[in-house]
Amino acid sequence: MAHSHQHDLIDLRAKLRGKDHRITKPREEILDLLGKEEHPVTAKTIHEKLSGSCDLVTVYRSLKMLESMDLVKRFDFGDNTARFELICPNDNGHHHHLICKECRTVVEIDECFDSNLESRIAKKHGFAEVTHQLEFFGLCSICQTT
Amino acid sequence: MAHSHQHDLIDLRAKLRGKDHRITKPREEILDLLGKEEHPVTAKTIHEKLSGSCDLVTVYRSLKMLESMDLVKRFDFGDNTARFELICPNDNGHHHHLICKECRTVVEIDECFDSNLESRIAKKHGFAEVTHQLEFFGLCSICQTT
DNA sequence: TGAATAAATGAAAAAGGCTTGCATATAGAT
DNA sequence: ATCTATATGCAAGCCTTTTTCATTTATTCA
Repeated sequence: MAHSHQHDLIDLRAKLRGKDHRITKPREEILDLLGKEEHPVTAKTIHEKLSGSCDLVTVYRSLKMLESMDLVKRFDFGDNTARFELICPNDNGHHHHLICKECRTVVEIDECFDSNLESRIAKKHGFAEVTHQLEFFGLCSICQTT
Repeated sequence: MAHSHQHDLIDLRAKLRGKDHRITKPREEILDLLGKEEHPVTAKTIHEKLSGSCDLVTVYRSLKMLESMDLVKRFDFGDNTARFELICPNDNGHHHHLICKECRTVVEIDECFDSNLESRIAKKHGFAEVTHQLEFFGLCSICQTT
C-alpha cells in the first residue's frame, strides 16, 4: 500500500526538529520513493530509481539515519542485502513477508503469532525491549510447477 | 547441546553416497567442530578455530554444500554475517535464538508459534514448502543496567 | 594395488555490500 | 546575507563471500 508523501514530510520535519538533523533533497527523494514501493527495496535499487540524483553512499547514510528515527525499517531476506520499507503508521512497521525461494516474489503478511510468546521468552531469559524478525520462505504457485 | 561426531559421520556418509560428493578432511573437521559449538558460528570463526588447517574458501564451500544436504542450517543475526549450526535430529534443525542487541549474547529458544499459522499463510497465498526464519532481539539482563 | 577420473582444495583475485575520510556544498539559524 | 553545523560526493577501503584455475585427493574399477 502506498503512503502519502505529504504525511511523511510532516512526520519527518516533526521528528527531525531539534535533533540537529536536516531535511535535504536526497532524503526527501528517498522517502518519496519508499512511499511508492510495495515491498522492501535495497539501497542499490533506490539509487538506480533515483537515477543518480544522489550518490549511493548518501542513500546508505540516509537510510541508516531514517532507520534510527524509526521512519524506515530494515528487513533481511537472506541474500546478504538489506532491504528497507517505510514504516506505515497503520501496522507500526510490524509485518512480515513471504518470499519465493525461486523467483524472489514477495508477499506482505499481516498475520503474526500471539504476542504472549514474545513476552514469555523475554521474561524467561531476563531480556527487555524484545522484538523479532520473522520472514517466511517457500515456493510460489508458479515456481511449484516449474 | 553437543552432538556425536560418530553419528554425524555416519549421517554424512549415508547422505553423500551416490551423490558424487566426497568425504574429505576439511568437511570432517568442520562437522566435528560444529558438533561442539553451542551456537551458530561464522565461517571466519570456523576457519580460525581450525587454525589454518584448511583455507577459508574451503570453509565457505563446505558450509554451502553441507547446507544443501540439510546437515547444516544457516542463520542470520542481522550483522551481515551468516552463521551456521549443525542440524540436530532432535529438533529437526528448527529452533530460534534470542540475541542481545548490545553484547551479542545468544540464547537458544525452543519455543515457536503454532504451526497452523504457517500452513494458513502457505494456503492463503498458494505457496508450498513454506518454512520460516525467526529470531528475537533484545537487551540481556546485564546490558539493561549499563 | 595401482591407475583412471571426477570432485575438492588452495591461492589469488574479484565481486558485492557497506563504511569511512576528507574537502566541498548546503540547510537552517541569526 | 552571513555563519555554522550538518550533509553530500568522491575516492578509497573494509569485510564477507564467490569465482577461476591449476593442483591435489577421494573414490572407482581393473
